[in-house]
Amino acid sequence: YFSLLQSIALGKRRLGEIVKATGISQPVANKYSGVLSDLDIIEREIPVTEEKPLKSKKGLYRFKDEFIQFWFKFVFPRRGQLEMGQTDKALEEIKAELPVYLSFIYEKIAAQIIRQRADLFFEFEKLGRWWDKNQEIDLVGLNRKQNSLLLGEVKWSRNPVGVGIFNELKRKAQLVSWGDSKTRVYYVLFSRSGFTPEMIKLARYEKISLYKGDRICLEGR
DNA sequence: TCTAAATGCTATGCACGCAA
DNA sequence: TTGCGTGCATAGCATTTAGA
Repeated sequence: YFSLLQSIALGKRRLGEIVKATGISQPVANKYSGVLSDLDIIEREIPVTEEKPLKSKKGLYRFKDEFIQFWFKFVFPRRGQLEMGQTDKALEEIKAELPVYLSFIYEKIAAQIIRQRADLFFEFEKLGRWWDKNQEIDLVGLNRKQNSLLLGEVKWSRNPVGVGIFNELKRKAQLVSWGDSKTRVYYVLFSRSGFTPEMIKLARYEKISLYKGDRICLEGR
């Protein structure tokens, strides 16, 4: 169980990758991941557009419990270091890796914010992420009855988000085979460091919702 | 020493994607 | 459309481990 959790913490999220990294057999890895899911320690994430989530081959395992994730990602690999009292060195290393870790946490927070403020968009049947082999979209919400789709990008960067990120999101949106020509599409951008003036101007024109940190700075309606 | 739980293996089946 | 490879889930059984 430890090696499985550690491999997920190191970014091995597909069952096949976990099997390769840990050396445990695939049925065992599957069984363990089921147990850990039942315990609410990890969860299997599926692209929101998947019609049959239980049968999906695109599932990715991730930690559900952030505290355990932090421990396996940062503390467990440095047990020796910490036991020898090299806490400053360990802290420096952890600080260096923290931005990548926080970007995942920020994605989760962004999803929570969107869920809480569904009144600004539509009632979500599903809200999560979407990905295929090479592309991913951080936030995807949908409602079949209302024929509505929400697409969002979440950026934990020191630089303000510019028009390029939005254009890239629009390009990836073409790859999400969901809805039809009448589908109402909502765009949302989350940024730690705000947005460029060009992006704010475009957001006003195209009715894109913008969030700086956890606060809305432009309502896209 | 016995028993139950945990762990690990093989075999098998299903669904999906892709190429012919 | 079909066949094949890949990824995943499950069943069933054997072995190991821990506790009484």
